[in-house]
Amino acid sequence: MKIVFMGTPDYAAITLEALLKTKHEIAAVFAQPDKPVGRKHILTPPPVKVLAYKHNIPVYQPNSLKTGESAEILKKIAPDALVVVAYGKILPKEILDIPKLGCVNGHASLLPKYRGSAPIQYAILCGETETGVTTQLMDEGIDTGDVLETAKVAIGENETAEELFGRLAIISADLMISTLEKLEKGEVTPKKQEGEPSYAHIIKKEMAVLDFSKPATEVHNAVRAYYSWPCAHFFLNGKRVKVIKTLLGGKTYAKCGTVIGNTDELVIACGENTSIRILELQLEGSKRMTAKQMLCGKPIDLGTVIGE
RNA sequence: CGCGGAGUGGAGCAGCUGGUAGCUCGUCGGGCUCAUAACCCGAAGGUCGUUGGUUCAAGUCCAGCCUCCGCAA
Repeated sequence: MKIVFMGTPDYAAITLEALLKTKHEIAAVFAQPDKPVGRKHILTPPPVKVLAYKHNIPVYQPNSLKTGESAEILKKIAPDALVVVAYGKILPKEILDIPKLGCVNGHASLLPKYRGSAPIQYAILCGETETGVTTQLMDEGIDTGDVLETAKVAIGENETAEELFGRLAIISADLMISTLEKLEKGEVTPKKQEGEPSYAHIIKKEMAVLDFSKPATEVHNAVRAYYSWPCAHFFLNGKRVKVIKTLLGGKTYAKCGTVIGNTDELVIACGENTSIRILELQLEGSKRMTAKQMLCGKPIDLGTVIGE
């Protein structure tokens, strides 16, 4: 069938790539406008656009879908379905109504949990041991549409958001293809979302500052959830120290934030008598390294309290 | 030309105001020990990113270039 794809980052590009291998016709692609990226502020096209270009698919990058222009374009194309994955823009009703079979969105959570823009990070942040992907028939709300199919995925104890992103992207792509096939044949019936909804609001950098007064589990979840962006961190002597990799440590009675291990690992006391083992980190201006390497060059005394 | 940090023995870092390099870890050898990843003694290993300049003399000052990284986006 004729499809218009909407998406922006790598996560979406994986679904697009999978779709390109099917018999469906990708008539057009919508992606966010190019953005200045990197130290030189070089205007960079999003991954979905790059992929579309490779396959000579027309790409549209409107700043807004609400001006009517995009609706005009879509009406001319007259797609059977719209596939939306991590696009980053809200589709107005005018557009939602265009495709015959509707607009199918791939969302990286088991809806209605973690509606919104950062479902993967929130699932980890909240210590979930299981999450998944959902295909839904979009309506005007944010991720409130009827569910078509779902796939569950277990979250590893030490898995980072980045790793989970990678896994879910593939699973999401497979699920989308399956859903489209069933939708085309009329083999799926949309179901209302069941359960208590929750929201995964956009992640902001300030959220990634570690709070060692919280239990180690929460600190560990934050480290995993915020990797690789914005990356959990704390400040030491006014310098930002990014925390890359941690493990839960043993029991301690030291005050929260106290350095209680400084040889092979940087061990810090957390709330409720727990501790966190920092295995890998990154200082401003240098590459990521193991805590051991860092401590060789920049020793931190036992008893130092982070955040003071 | 958005702001800033950095390139020094295998790794991570010192090296202030210029006179041929030091620390922690690692490696190798030896010792202690029932034993050890712990401790003690010793050893190896560096054209100090690159090019040019200033100087009697440069890791250390100046200029260009390459590479890496933080912020920002």
